[in-house]
Amino acid sequence: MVKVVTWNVNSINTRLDRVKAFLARESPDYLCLQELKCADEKFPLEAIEGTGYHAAFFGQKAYNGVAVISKEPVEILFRNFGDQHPDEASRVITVRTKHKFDLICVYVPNGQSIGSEKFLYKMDWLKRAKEFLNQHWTLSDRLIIVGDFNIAPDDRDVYDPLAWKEHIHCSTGERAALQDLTSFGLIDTLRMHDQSAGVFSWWDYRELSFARNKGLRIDLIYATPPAASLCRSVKIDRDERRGEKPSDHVPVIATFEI
DNA sequence: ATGGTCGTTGGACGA
Repeated sequence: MVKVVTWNVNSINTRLDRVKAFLARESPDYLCLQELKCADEKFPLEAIEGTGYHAAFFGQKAYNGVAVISKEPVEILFRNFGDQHPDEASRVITVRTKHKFDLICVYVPNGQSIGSEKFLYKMDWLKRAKEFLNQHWTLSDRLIIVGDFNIAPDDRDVYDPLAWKEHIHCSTGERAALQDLTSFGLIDTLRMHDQSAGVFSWWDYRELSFARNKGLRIDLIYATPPAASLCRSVKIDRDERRGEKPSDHVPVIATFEI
């Protein structure tokens, strides 16, 4: 069984002890991280390798940054979309695994508010992501794409859909863009196992959101049909939000019978 | 309704 995890850690260095504890506790095969918030030279590579894991990472100073931490070494296929686009934000790392599937770790732009300049950037970025997928894979490939999508796929993924109606992360335009991206042939693996509302992966640090379960499900694990058919479980590690200095996101853990 | 909390920074900005 192969265990694949996505977790927006909101600073790898601030969260290092939690990451190490998670590796020891869950023993994931692939731990995909977002919002490293550090330049590559400040990535805690020795600490990760000290646990017996390998790390492929693509960071930048202060913001963004993605990584794949793995038991077996991986081959980096692409950073961002592998093109020469003058986008300095480090948001995607794609790796080829020894388990014969490709794995994409994404940190989709937040978008700030509907219609803002950052929102337009988010929408354009999602369009480029679709082109990236179509350029390199087909739905018959074994492909897993995970990350912080900054979009709640539908109203079940929102604690108060009326309050969030047409707000950032939930708007019709963003959901259509996500639908367009996943129409490539990607399956939301959590929904293969659980149709319930109120299953969240992120809660605002403010307003006692976690205690009130005022959250969103924006951290997602998608798979093409050949990979999704091997998915046996998906769970959200809510306990990771407890204790001192948690991230505002918790890990989403999927197992595949590979 | 408003503001509130983090992390990276070294005053705001991003989320």
